[in-house]
Amino acid sequence: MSLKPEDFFKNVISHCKEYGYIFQSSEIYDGLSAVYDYGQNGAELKKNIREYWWKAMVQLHENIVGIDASIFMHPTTWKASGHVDAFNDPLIDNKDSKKRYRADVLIEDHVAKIEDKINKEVEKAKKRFENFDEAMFRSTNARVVEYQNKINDINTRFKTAMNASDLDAVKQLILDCEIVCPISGTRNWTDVRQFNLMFATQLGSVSDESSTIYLRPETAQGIFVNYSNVQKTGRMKIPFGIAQTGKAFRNEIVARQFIFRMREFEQMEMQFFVKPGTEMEWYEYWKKARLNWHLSLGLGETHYRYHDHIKLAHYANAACDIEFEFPFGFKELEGIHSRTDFDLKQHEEFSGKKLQYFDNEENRSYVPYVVETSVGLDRLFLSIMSSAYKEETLEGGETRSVLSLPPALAPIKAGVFPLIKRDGLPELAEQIVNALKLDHMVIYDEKDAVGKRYRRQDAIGTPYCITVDHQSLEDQTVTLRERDSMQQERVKIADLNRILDEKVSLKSLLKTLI
RNA sequence: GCGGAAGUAGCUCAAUUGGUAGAGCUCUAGCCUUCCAAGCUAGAGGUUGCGGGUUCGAGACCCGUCUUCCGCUCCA
Repeated sequence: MSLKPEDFFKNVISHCKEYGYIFQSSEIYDGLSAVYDYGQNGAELKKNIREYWWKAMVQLHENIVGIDASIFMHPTTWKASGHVDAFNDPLIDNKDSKKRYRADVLIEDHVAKIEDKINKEVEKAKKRFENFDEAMFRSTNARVVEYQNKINDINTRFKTAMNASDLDAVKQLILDCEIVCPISGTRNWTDVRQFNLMFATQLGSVSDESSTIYLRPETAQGIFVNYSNVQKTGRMKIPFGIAQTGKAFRNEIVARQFIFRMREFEQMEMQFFVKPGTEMEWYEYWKKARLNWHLSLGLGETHYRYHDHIKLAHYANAACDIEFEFPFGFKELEGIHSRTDFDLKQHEEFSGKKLQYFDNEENRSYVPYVVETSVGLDRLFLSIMSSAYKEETLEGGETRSVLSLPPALAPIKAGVFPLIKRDGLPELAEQIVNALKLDHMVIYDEKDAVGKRYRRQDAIGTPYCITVDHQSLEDQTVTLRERDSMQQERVKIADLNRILDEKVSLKSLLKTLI
């Protein structure tokens, strides 16, 4: 394939639209930025991916159960989780350089510069005096004390302003500090604006402060708030997991790269509750288990890599991503985080309810630690789509576009064709469709030459085509044509259901995990 | 959100630089056809992204707006 990566990616996007996988949302109204709809084939593929994940998690693990929590949650949830604070970035633009900055980062950088000055004073003094008492110097040197007071003052003002959501005060602070834009060097700033990454809406008909609720920015909290319910009613014993798939919403500043970063997206998450102190074992276990799951799709081992986080989020004591090589480079596909007891402890504090586990072996209660696996369903969809899509050049110079989807995930498992549209062949083909459709997604097609019908199925990733010819009427056999190799074999009609079961059912994929 | 580029049929693209919006593929109906995008006939599909303006006349020029792509910025 001699295409440049960005051209290849464009072709993937076009293919998704042309064959009913993904449409832009509200396209007839010019679309909505970074929101997409799944079409007739996309919905099937997405559903199959979700089902494979769910079965691999819930059905294959006795100690993992699934739930389906609401998108709306009590507003305090997001205070406890840290999202109200962490997701509220105050932003400011420099009118000359047209660059945008986070106001808090500008102020932090400014504070860091003053700290540098202090450190320089300390270094100088160190060289000058023997028996240097650093603590004493820091608390008595006039210049250092002045700097330190300045820092304290800035930090206090910033904290007060942020707690009061007083954005004008934040701007005033930036002006008072005489902070300049690193690019333009000017102090020509816009007002500070809050950019909340959570979507807010009103619950009930009266809109006041207390009725503001958010669309969840992650699904994990739905699991944490139900921890006790599930643990008790499900008689779950640690270690155990709670799995969930569902939509989450983030008002991204820039959302791009097709369905890679959308404002509305679907997560598939599993929170695994473990005894404190054992979390690193389980973290390593799930790192391996999740990579294995991805590898089972057969997209190629070299497309995946781990990326361990060095800078950890406020809630984690270990974190890594499983990255996938998209047409635009290696990007996060799944996150595996050791979230400690941060979330449950926060919810204990904010709700006043105990979220603990009584360990019979140890005869004590504790707040469990959590190891999270969180994968983006849409990203998974894109990873599968972009590695399945191929433009092949066949012998004779003609090209065919084919989606080499993992057979078990393909929207349509088999196309059933009469070789020609008469002599009773359509009737027999219809009978075959009716016999197969209880177990498998199959379609019937009699339009155009059979070769063309094969190519149509190739383009949407149908792994098998079944063709009824005149011989079929005599000996009840048909040809079975495989998508990737284009090889055909003659099989008995009576064996079709079993063959499809072996080759295209989710069971065939799940078997590889055990 | 900033800067740059683009937007014409489902797809890929034309339209003499301001003068009748067209082709191929796809799609639909029919004919023909014994296994890899064959052929024939007929048909459908468009307020040229949207809204203004200039002009006798705008797909083309100007302004605004929406969307997409590229680069910044952002991505707990």
